[in-house]
Amino acid sequence: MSPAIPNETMDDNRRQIIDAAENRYRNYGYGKTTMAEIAEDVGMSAANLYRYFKNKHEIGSACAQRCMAERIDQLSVIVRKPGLNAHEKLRSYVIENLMYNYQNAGVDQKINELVQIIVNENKDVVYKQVEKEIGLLAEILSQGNSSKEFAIENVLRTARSIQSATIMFNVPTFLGLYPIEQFQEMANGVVDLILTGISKR
Amino acid sequence: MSPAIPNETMDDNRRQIIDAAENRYRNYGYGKTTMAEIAEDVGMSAANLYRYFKNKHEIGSACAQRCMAERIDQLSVIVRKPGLNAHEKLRSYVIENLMYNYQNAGVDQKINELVQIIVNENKDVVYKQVEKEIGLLAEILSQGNSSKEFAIENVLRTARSIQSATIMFNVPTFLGLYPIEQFQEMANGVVDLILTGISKR
DNA sequence: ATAATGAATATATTATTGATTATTCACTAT
DNA sequence: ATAGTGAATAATCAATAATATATTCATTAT
Repeated sequence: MSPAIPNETMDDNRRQIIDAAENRYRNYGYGKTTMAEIAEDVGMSAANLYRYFKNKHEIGSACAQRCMAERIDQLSVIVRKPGLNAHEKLRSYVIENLMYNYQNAGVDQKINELVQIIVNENKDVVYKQVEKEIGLLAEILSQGNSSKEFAIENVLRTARSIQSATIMFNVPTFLGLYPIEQFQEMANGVVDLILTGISKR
Repeated sequence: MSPAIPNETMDDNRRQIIDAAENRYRNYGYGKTTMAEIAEDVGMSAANLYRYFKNKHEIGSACAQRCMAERIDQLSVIVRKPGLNAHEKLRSYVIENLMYNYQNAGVDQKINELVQIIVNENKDVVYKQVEKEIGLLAEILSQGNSSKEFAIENVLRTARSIQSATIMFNVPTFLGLYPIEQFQEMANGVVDLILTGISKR
């Protein structure tokens, strides 16, 4: 039987493969990257890649998931940045997200293509990412409750709603529709709305 | 020279053509519908269609725009429905929109394909539709201001923000991601958020 | 003039083929 | 046993040929 816990070499090789793949994807895109090329970059035969990944798609998937995880890390920096109150953090979070996606949509579109492809065949990847984003939003909301800025009863439900309400600034699909300035205005408008609501007080 | 105001026959023929086209689109999709088929359905030659529309794309565009206009009409029924207060109207508006799009995304996907195609080459169609939706939302907000339910300073800006915040329930792209019940929950959550906000009062 | 057409041409779609690439497998080295 | 390979096969992609469709135009009918 195979070992319950894969050994270090296994993990290291997998990482190397993802590194090589990501580098290729960035330069030539997912579709134009061959197994043989990845194998050569990492110094093994194409056949041997299959000892580490089930197929080409799994390499792309691993790469996409790692990129998405890195993005969560970037966002969590905002969430934990000292000297910002919860209002500011929420705005920062949404705007930063927008800027990141706008950048990526233009400059670094090759990785976007990858994420798009992976996501289309594997919804679970989206679900996981969304859950993590909701987790970060929930952190901000909890902080706001602690500091008495907010008075939120159901933090998780509210975090989910905010995630839904800001989806437009989170998804590359829309980002071609308007110039960035307009998106910033829209994002700020939505944040204002979330913070204050519309009912008379 | 051609008459400044096209005569009745012109308009009637155009309408008939759009009718025939829509029927074909619904059954076979935009791509599989030929000019010859539309022409036959309406009892004329393919060549003659060009007296009424510049090209195939223009027929599709006219059809898509008519469908979108019909949808605005449906939504405006809610906005003007008596016996609902502004809170209820806003919720109704968002949920109705969601249900309509969910239906369409599944059942009647052929027309969606059409809208998608048209929209891809002509962003103006989207802009116009969005402006109309914002107009309806602004109506609801104004009613809420009159009835003292809301206290909104900038109605138009707020309407724009609500439009952005509810885009997820408005765009077929997302609607495959979750079952309808979950979307309803999400939509209600977002409406709650918009109505009450999160800042302590 | 205006409405309409059939036939001619330009454009786009689909089917076919050949070439490339992914994946498997029998086998070798450690 | 585990890591690896080259060669065989299966799946996919890209180029081309064949077909179908969109569009134009010269001409006819009203």
